[in-house]
Amino acid sequence: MTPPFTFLDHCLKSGDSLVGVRSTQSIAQLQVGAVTRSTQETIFGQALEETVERAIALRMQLMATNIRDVSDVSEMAAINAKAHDCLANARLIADRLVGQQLEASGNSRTLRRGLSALEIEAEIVTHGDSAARGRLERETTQALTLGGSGEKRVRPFHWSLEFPEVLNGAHSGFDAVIGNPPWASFSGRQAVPLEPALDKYWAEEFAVFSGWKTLHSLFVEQFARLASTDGSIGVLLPAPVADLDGYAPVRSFIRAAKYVREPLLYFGEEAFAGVVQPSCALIAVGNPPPSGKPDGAPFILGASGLPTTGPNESDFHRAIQQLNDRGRPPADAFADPGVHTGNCSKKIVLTQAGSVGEFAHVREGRSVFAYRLEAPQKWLHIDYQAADGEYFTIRDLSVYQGFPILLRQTAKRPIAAAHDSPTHFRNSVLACRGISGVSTPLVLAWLNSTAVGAWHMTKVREANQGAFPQVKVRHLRDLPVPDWAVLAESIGGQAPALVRSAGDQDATAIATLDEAVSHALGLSTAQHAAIVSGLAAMLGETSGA
DNA sequence: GGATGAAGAACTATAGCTTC
DNA sequence: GAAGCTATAGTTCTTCATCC
Repeated sequence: MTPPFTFLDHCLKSGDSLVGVRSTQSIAQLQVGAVTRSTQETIFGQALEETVERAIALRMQLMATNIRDVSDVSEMAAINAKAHDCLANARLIADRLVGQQLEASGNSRTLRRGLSALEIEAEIVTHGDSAARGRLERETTQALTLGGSGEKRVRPFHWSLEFPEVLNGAHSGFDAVIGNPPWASFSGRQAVPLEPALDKYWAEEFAVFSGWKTLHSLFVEQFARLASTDGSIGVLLPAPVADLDGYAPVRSFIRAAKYVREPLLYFGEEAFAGVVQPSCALIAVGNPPPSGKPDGAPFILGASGLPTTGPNESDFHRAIQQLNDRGRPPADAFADPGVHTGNCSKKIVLTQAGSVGEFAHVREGRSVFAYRLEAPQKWLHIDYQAADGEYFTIRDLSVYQGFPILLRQTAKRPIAAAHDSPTHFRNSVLACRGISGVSTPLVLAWLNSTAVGAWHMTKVREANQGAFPQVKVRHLRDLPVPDWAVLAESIGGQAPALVRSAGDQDATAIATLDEAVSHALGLSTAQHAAIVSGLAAMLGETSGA
């Protein structure tokens, strides 16, 4: 005979798990952040302490109950309801505390005033005044309704009241907290709207809400808070959490709270169907190491996702190591001066020149190919007058003409072409001022070289993701430079003709330029061959094609 | 041979933040 | 305040295969 289904109701809960009062002590003292109203034991505080103890006893009784038949399940449901109900007043007052905080929205004077009123109301409600309780419920509902719309009602989840037996006492906390939290950013292209009151609330309550503001960052901090001192956490996160600067507060927080197991498990871009963002697992256990202090340095990711390069793999890695030791280009060699269309893109970038106003050709990233620049396909309304609230940035033509080389921004590796017939370009194009004393064809050979491409794809994690791989200015400034004299000596005279042929997809010319750059970077013939096959593998191409 | 769908390749725009 | 830099649980376009 199949036994009755185990009673799990006391474990299953719902609510806004990132909004709530942190501890029963905070509720008893009406404490919000650093602001505390009740520093002495009040009737409300004493009553809360007693009801929490009663709830703990009931929930312990639940866990000790053996299920033999359906009547046991009914009895457990009654105990569970009793445990829940005895904390009803505490829950209401905790809800009101959160409401006060949302209403005050960072204004400490408003908050203090609200807490003074709540202190009185809490005492009256504790004495069993149903009218006062009704009044408090209405005020709370109103305070928790954001933006004046009933659809945006916050449902605080007070962990210490929902799991009193776990989160009260000297060694409180869960042994393990694991989860795949929702991933959402509150800024950037895929920004999810955020109510200003919640923005302020999370900024006050969470240390991690100071860098790149995301929902998943908040969960990392919440998981760490809910775990006991010896407890562990496991969180599925987007891989950029491991190394982007915006996530430094998250890394700093978790390193100070727990021992982070590195390398993090890396799952690449195919862990979830339909999700392009690469993912990883952050596992942190027990206490931080003795030297554990806030440190926002990148986490080490596990298998990088880079494919192996075959039998000449050691040549490949030695070559990359060698490129690490090369010099870097001048810091001002690269820039991102392109047209910022602001919020007027459809008005200032057109497929045809208009009949009224001044128009000029404008290039986009898609015009740039290795050694080849296509004629611009779009027109820029350069004397467009912005209306109220509109903005954009178009510089003087001379600024755009001052860059002899253009690079495609959306690409897995640097792709550069000479800026012939110079004109305006959008910020999907990056620009190079050239290198002092070096001819443009030699700089093009360097930027388009296999060695630079392989180095870039090895060093820049974003280069390996299918979702919006981008070459960034800081990446270009970090490229290893060849010995220009050696490069000039080997191909200097023929470079202009070779670059022209390379623009026509002449494989021999491309290979000649490529080998010369590797040589000038100090790579051996074997290392160059390894770089060629390695880059082909990383780009998913057939080696030697 | 045209319509439809699947798979793969190629690729942008803009808001927020930092620096000057 | 202007200029420069950076990030984005993706989107659009093209090609190829299959069906009718």
